[in-house]
Amino acid sequence: MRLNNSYFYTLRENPKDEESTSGTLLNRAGYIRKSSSGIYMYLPLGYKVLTNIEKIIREEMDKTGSQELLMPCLITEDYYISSGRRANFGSSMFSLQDRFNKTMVLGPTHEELFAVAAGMKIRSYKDLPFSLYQLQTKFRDEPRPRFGLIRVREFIMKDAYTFDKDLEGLDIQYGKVFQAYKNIFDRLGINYKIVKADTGVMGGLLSEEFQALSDIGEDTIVTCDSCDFSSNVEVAACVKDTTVNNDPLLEKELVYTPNAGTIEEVSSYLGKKPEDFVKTLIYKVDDHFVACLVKGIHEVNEVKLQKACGANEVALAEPEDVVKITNAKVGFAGPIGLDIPIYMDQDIEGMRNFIVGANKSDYHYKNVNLSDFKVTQVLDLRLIQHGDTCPVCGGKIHFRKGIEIGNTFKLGDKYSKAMNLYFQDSDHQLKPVIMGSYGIGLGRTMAALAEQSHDENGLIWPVEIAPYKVAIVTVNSANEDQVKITEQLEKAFMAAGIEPLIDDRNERAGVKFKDMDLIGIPYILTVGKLAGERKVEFKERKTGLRETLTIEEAIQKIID
RNA sequence: CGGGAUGUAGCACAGUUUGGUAGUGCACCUGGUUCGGGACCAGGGGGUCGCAGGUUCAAAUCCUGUCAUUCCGACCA
Repeated sequence: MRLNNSYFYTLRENPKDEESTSGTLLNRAGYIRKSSSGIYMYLPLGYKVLTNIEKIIREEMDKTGSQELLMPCLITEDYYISSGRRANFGSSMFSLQDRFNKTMVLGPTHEELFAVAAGMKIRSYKDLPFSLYQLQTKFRDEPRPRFGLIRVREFIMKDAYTFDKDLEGLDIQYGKVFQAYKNIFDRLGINYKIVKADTGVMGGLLSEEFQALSDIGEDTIVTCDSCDFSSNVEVAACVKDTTVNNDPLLEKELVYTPNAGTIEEVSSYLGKKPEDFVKTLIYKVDDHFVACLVKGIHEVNEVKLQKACGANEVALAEPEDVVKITNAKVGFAGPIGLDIPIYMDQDIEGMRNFIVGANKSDYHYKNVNLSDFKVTQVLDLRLIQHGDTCPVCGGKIHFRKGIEIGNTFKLGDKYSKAMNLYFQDSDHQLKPVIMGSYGIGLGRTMAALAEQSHDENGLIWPVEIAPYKVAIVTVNSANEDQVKITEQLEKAFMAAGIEPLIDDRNERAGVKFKDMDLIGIPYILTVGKLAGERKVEFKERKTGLRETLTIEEAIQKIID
């Protein structure tokens, strides 16, 4: 590939509408351009990287025995209505009418269609197991696209689906894909963690996420400093605080706390510490209200609450609702005399003589004890915190930020039942097919790599996915020796199956060096003033290491 | 969806407060000098100032609306 007379350009300044490092660098280096909010063009270099990532994914998926196919993007809404997910996706699904006024959607994910396709083949247990995958564009009308390729509205996903007759079969296929994912991300050179996660809208039995570690990650993942425990913060179990409090039980007492609605305000007003408080939060779960009690220093984990209630949707109640339920301003809710279900975090069980809101504006109760109110359920309800005890080994919990680049789900029979995907088992019974679903976001993966691998001069790609493994900078395209050696190098690399990027533009040397650094080609050969001696300069982008080599040495070094 | 910001040449921006000939840097074109880490000099081309109304003798500038982009929050397989 020669740059002279090619579609190649870089930007000298950062684009104003990109915030993240990866978004900025990928734009400046000419890999991608925004076409509209959350929608990107992949320019030639970007498309090369994307293709290289795809190649690795295909190789690893094919090894699991999965078969590639291609589904449409444009799908009739009916499938999502059948599965019950039309409502779940809501306005994040792009929707349009065809000429007969039938509603079509742009697929946000493809469980439904794959279930339909599977159903065309599956009759008996003898038709199972099998596995399918595709690389296809997905559409999600995100409320707030951001961070370049990381949260977008149109993106390419590798999605795979497995079909089995029972959970044992699912475990086997799940294990294969899981291993393939590890191979893929290892080969890509990404620094990642695998964490347990909430199944969310997907539903099912188990969800695990592949999280690329990055400060701009939108997910919080928890890890342990002494074992290999890792989890998405939303599902991390908390260890019950077993500290024994032997203070004598006191009688509850109403105290006047004017305008002190927050824990900080009340604690400074009463001269108490936040850990002496129990917070009462009113939540709306589906169509009714519940109260959640957690210690003053803790936060409610909404996923845990959702599971405890068996609810679809959980959100903090609106202030008007809180006023109606507690008969008090927001900030003075408490469990005493409240007649909605009360869910209490397990850590509160060890507390004595604590402080709660009085359900009366400007008042709290102090010296409250468990016997003063009734709870519906005591459970692990809080969000794990930095420094907490590891639920596995008792070590200390640390927080990190991650970009979700892959996700695996054991779906079970959720979609098969909804989409009427049954098979006849050897015992003559009709049973739902057991499904698994697995995704990798390609653009995200590319962006995560860019986030993890760059320096002040630009991108630094791992060899296997760089758009070109080697760049040849011909310093002066008018110099015969240099031109001759460039051609010789090109021929040698092509013969070895390595297409070099040749910068033969009529630019000053500095411009070419800067550009090659910016676009992150792993190895750069400079054909310049030593061309007469048949020598070139070799440079490794990652380390900055340079050495002068003969042409033969240079070729050998790159090919190896 | 709530709150804020921005929209002026291909890119990044100034000009808007206080209405009066459309500016700067980079990029681009011509000529010259230079030529291994984003060169220099001289000359030049390129803009319905996001869009639509309104006020005014006169609008990039003031008013109204609208669209787009973006940040914080809510939401998010």
